[in-house]
Amino acid sequence: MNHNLYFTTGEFARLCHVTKHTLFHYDDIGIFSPEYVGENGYRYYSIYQLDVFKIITELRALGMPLKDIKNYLQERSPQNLFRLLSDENKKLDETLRRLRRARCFLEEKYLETKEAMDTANDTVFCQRLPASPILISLPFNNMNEAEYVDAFTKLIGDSLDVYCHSTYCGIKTRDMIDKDPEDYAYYYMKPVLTEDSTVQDPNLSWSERPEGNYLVILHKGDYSSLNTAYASLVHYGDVHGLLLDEYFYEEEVIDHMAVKEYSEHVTKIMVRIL
Amino acid sequence: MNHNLYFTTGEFARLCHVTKHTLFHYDDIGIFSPEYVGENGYRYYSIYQLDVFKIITELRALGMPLKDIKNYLQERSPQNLFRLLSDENKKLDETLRRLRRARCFLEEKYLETKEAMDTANDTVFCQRLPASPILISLPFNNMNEAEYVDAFTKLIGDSLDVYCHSTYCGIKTRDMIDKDPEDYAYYYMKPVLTEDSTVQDPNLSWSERPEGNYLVILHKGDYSSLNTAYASLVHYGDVHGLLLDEYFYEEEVIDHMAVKEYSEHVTKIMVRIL
DNA sequence: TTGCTCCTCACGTCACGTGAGGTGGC
DNA sequence: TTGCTCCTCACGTCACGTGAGGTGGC
Repeated sequence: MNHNLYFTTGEFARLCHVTKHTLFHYDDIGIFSPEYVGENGYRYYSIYQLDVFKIITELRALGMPLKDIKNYLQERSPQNLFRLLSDENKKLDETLRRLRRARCFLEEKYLETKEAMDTANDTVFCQRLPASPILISLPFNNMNEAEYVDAFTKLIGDSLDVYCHSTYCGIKTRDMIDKDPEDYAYYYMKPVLTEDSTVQDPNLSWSERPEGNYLVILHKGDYSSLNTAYASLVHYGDVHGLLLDEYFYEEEVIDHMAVKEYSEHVTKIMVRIL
Repeated sequence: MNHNLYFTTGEFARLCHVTKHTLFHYDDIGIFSPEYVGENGYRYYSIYQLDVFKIITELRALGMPLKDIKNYLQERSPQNLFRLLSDENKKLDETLRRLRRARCFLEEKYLETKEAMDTANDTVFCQRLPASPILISLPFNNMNEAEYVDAFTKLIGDSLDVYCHSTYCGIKTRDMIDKDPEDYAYYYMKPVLTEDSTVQDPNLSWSERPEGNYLVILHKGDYSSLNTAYASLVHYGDVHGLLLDEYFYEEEVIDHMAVKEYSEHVTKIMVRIL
């Protein structure tokens, strides 16, 4: 045995930037064992084992379980390598897509929260908004509570197939505002938009908050206090002689993600100027 | 209690696309508990708890540990949300960079293996190669074995700071080929090249395999049989009156990642035509 | 001898998964 | 009563991490 070409567990671990216990563990499960074991039980790893260890590290970095790596190494062949590369590539694509959406979520959440923090509450202003696809529930008109719950849970179910923001948003029509402050025409959810925004699943109920100039108000408080904000919007429109769209869009911008109490929630209400 | 607005563990779990045990577990560790617990111990989750559960799911998808999520939810505020978003964004950038490199690794490995499978062994051919950055070891001339091992381990150490392919490559000069078939001028490693290839760390030993037309041979067999392949390359150059570069680059293209035995390895040897 | 390394249990961690065995509501 | 759901242990899994306690080599 040429001592220069062999490393103890500690030396080999340091070389590979892992702990000794990783090597013990790999030895235990039989995925990677030392080339030579001394009579005193000391493990000796050969310098030529480094490339195999590096392969394990690479496959781990791809997220492969050790058991799968072990199986692959036992059955390795160029054909199996092709299959492995192709399988991992597919998984990687999916992971990358998921993480890109996560980044868009973070970005949009940041902008939304920042606007809510930097803008005066309960003050009407005008804002140009781009068109925005939305997932909508069934219309709530003439529903009993069981049907309402079904419509709501269906929207939740749908939203799990798309990457959506965590808040539930609502649409009211103008006549609902006066009649019943708790009444909504629809609930909707906002999908997280990515650069590579894929085709919308046609089995889901898609709609759109149209592009345009909107009257906007940010209101701080729980649900029961929203009617004053709606009233402000309507009043502002009347005073300035603006023709407003039928639909009022309501979105929570400071929600349970940022605060615990409903009383601290900030809701953004938007209505398009026609 | 309005039964319509409450869900049992199973119902709520189905709504959220998780198992009941996830909800039990979240209740155990106190991160997410039912709004109401019956006298018989039955858990009842409110429809209004869905958004909080969705937030937990979102943070989990970002890779946050449950303990951190729990802490955040207890201390949540718009300020803390800003910090969380910015921290997670940084982590996400790093993860995305790592995964993009992983994809390039898969891609290059595929092309390399495919070429080795589709090309006749031990037949000299000409190939245009692009310039390729490489990480090189110290030169091996006049080193004793301990120094050689040090140079080798230093290259391994360096290669862990860069995302490299798993195989070790070697450079021989022309006169080494005749003198000692086991002798190399350097070892080197190939970094995985990405679109957003970052600046090379100047503390590492970088070199380049230059762009140009190369004489290439793919040889199947272990180290000891490589000399015949080198001889073929030299002979081909002589016969065709080609002026060859001083350095011969040797890379394993079918290595321990695809086969177990050294005898099945395929090595690509390249020498530039001047 | 000192200080460092090596070893083998053995239990902990993380986020659940997987039954086992018993109860409750329609 | 049947079939489905609910519950609570309790142990398993995955890839190690973390000591505890003892040995070995320079």
